[in-house]
Formats: sequence, C-alpha cells, structure tokens
Amino acid sequence: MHYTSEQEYLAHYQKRDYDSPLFTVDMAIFSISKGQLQVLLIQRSNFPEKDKWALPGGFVDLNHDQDLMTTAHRKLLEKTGIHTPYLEQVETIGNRQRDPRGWSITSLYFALIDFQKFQIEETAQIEHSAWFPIHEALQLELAFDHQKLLNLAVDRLSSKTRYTALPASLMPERFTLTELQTIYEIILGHSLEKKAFRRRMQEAGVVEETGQHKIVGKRPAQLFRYALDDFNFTFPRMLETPRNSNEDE
Amino acid sequence: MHYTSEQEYLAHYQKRDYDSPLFTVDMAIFSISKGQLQVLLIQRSNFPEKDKWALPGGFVDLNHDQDLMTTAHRKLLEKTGIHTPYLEQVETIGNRQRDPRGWSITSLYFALIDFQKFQIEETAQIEHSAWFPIHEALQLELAFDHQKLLNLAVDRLSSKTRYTALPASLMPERFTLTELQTIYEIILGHSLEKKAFRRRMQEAGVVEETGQHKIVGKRPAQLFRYALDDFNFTFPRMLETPRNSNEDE
DNA sequence: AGAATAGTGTCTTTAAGACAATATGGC
DNA sequence: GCCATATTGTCTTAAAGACACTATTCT
Repeated sequence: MHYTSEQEYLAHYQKRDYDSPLFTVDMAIFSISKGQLQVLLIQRSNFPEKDKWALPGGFVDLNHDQDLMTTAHRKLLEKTGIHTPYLEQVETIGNRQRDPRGWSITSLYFALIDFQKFQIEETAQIEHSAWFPIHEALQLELAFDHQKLLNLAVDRLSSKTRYTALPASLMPERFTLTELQTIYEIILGHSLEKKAFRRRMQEAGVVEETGQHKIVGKRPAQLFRYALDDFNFTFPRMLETPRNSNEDE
Repeated sequence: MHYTSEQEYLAHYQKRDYDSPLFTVDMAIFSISKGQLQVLLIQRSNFPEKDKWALPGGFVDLNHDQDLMTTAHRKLLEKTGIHTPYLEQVETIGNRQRDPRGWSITSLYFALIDFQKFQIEETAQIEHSAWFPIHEALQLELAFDHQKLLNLAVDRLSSKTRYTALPASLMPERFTLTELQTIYEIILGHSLEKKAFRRRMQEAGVVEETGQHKIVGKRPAQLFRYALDDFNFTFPRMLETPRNSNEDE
C-alpha cells in the first residue's frame, strides 16, 4: 500500500506492525542510613525470577504516563511513598538474554532520597521490600541482570560524586557541612580533607548559611542549605583520593 | 492462572500480553570536515514525517541484533559503510508526543567517525543522506523531536571534550598534536593554549610518539598515536575557556 | 580543666593558562 | 635569510591537599 499524505498513513497505521521488544523501567533507589549507602530492593512475587530480590521496576503505563521520567517517578512513589527527589537516567540496556521471555529493554534510573523523610509504602504492597547496604545487595544473586544494573548505578553515583554537588540531594532542607561531608565520604568510600571540602562547597556557592545552628552535643554547627536550583552543578576539578593512603585493597 | 514453576510460566507466556511502546534507536553520526563539526542526516522517504531530514535510525531487529549496541552499529554500517568507531549511548527519550503513531521511545547514540575513512554507503540507499554542519542542521526543522536529540548529542560531545580524550577517536591512526588540538577547538568552539594542550595530552600518557614525522609544508611535525585502550580516559580537570576572551555572544 | 566537635590559617602541590622564546625546514 | 609552523621554557593562577591551630560548648 502506498500513501500520499500523512493523514492517510496514520489512519491506516496499526500498532504492532513491528515486533517490539519488552520495555521496562528499573530503579536503583539509594539512601543513606547507619553510615552506609543503602538500596531498596523488592522480592519478586511473580514469575519469572519469582522470590528473587530485584530492583523495583515495571512497564510504562501507556495510558497515564506522559514520559519515561513519569514512569520512573510513579515507580518511586509506589515503592517509597516519596514524590520529589533527584532522578537521573543511568543507561538503557537491551539484549536477548537478560530476560527469559526474550528480547527486552530496560531504562535504568537512580533516585537519591532523604532517609529521614522516608517510609516504605505498605499500601497495596504485595511484594516484600527492604533496604540493603550496597555490598550486601551485590552478593544477593539478584533477578535478571540486576546485579549489573546496580553496579552501573553505583558507579554513576560515585563518579558524579567526585565532580558534582549531587549528594546534596540526599540531605534534608538544612544540614551542617560535616553532615554533608560524611555523605560524600560514605559514597566515595574514603575520607576527605575537612578544610578542602568546606572551601570547595562554600567558594563555589553551592551551599549558603541559614544563620541557624544545630546543637548536637559539643560546639553548635552552622546549618546550611543548598543554594542552587538544580543538582547538576559541576566543579572545575575532581576530588582526589587522599594523597598518602594506598587506596583500599 | 497460577503458575508453580518458572518453566510452566514461560511455556504459557505470550509476547504482547502487555501493550508495548514503539522502540527505535537513533544515531547522531559526527565527523569533522572543512573545519566544522558535521552530522549525517537522512531525508525520510516514508511516512510519517516524509521528506523531512532526520537522524538515521530504526527498529531493533529482534532476530539478528544481539543487543542495542549491535542495533546502533548496524545502523551506522548501513548509513556510512563504517564499522568500528566510537559509539556511546546518550540518552533514552520516551513520551507520547514525539511520534504521531503514539507512545514511542528512542535510544540515542552518537558516533564519531574519521572523515578520511568515510564514504556514504550508496548500496540499497533509498533515502537521501547528506552531511550538514551542526548549526545548519539545527535550523532545518528536523523530523519528530530530532532537533532536541541532536542538541543532546552535541551537548554530550562538547561536555565530554572538556574532560576526556574522546575527540581522539575522530583521528586517523597517526596524527599530529596540532591536528588533534584543532579538532578539540572545533568541537569546543574556542581556541586552546598550545602549550597547555600538549602538556595535558602528553603528561597524562594519552598519546605517544611514533617516531615518524609528517611534512606538510613548514617544519615537520611529530606523528602521535592514541596510547590508551579505550576512549573513556578522564582528566583530573576541565579545560577552561580562555581567561581573557569574553566568550562568544 | 578536658574532651569533642566546629571551623580557620597557611603552606604545599597539581595541573592549567599566558606568553615569549627557540627549532626546523621550505623557499 | 625569511616565513611559517612545531616545540619548549617558565612564570602565573586556580583550586585541591596537608596539617596544625583556634573556637565553642558540654560535662
């Protein structure tokens, strides 16, 4: 059949003229608690890969989702009850082997959420979900290729931590610089120089003083807030690993 | 129906249980010629968006493509006859508006190819294709959301040029440092300091001398080759824009 | 006063920018 | 020798690391 106008073409067009692979969105939802980077996993209640732990994810809702980001936000909301944190697309993986049902594609997103705000959404929660420290999660024999996906997300997070202000999105509204530095250190897996860290954050204008203080135990600490619109601020240099320490291994 | 084993589940599983969006791979194929960054566009011979210029792209071949990267390589080969350049996934865009046929998703890749090696593949070439300088391409009213896609690819390329050795993948086997610097300058849109550029490349061990020289006209220049395995080397600092120049605007 | 945590002073180091000076080969 | 292009010397600058020192509050 030969069409002579776009209208005519679209009138005759049927979805499913082309065989289309399965498409899903998967989420690596990160938070920090107990001094460790944690990831939220769900235990699958259905085949395939029933009973295995997996990254939360699912299909696009063609009727309700405006775009992929919406799908990711919806998944996040379903699993955590949280609505507005930082979401970033990591990578899209597609091949014939990753799912026993055949050719399938997933777009992987990661989310960074403030642990204090958070509570697992129990409503209509068929599947178990739980937080795992990253290194435990990676030893869990996850469903599908989710170990690889989780590694991709962790790598992206730690690499961006070296040159952006992204970890600030894990913080509550107000926070002390020591708290922020601790978050950086947890993600990076090594310590940072206090003076250098504070200078970097303040001189770049990434954080600003609120005037308020937080008394925890000893000397009260100044409370700061994030001073920029988005979390994609890039520093002109990478953070280094401490110059003496022979790296962990 | 309730299944009790993965085998049983898979035996009854049918594709198309879920409505799945259209999925394509689109390519921003870059090269450098005549002192400008160029992109390869094709003129669509079919509906929708017939006759408009577009990024080359198409559906996954579920029977032959191993994974998405293979699909991208295949598209590149079909359009250019070239087989092994640098390919990188930029982003995956999916929403309801971008294609008149409904919800659709595209994974955008970019390729960097050595213009000297290249010739447009005329074999079985139904669609016209042509190279355009980026700024011309962006004024062309491209099909679908391809202007947005092209912008994403260009942004990724220039941002990675600021802190990686990626542009080296645009070079032939052997090249002079002046040639490489020129490529950087074209992509970035501003000049770079000669000494600083050479120091950066050589001290990081990104390039190595071949011992050979190239006599163009005046003093012969040393020929270098790329010294690393992959093109993802990251420098510890960003290139700056020249400190005096008040930027272009 | 002593402990603990917050915050600063300041010297060193790394790698980039600026710019002038030198080197080489064609004509 | 003159010109153009390649290549190097070396001073300055930006921003990070190291590390010691001061400040504030609690007990």
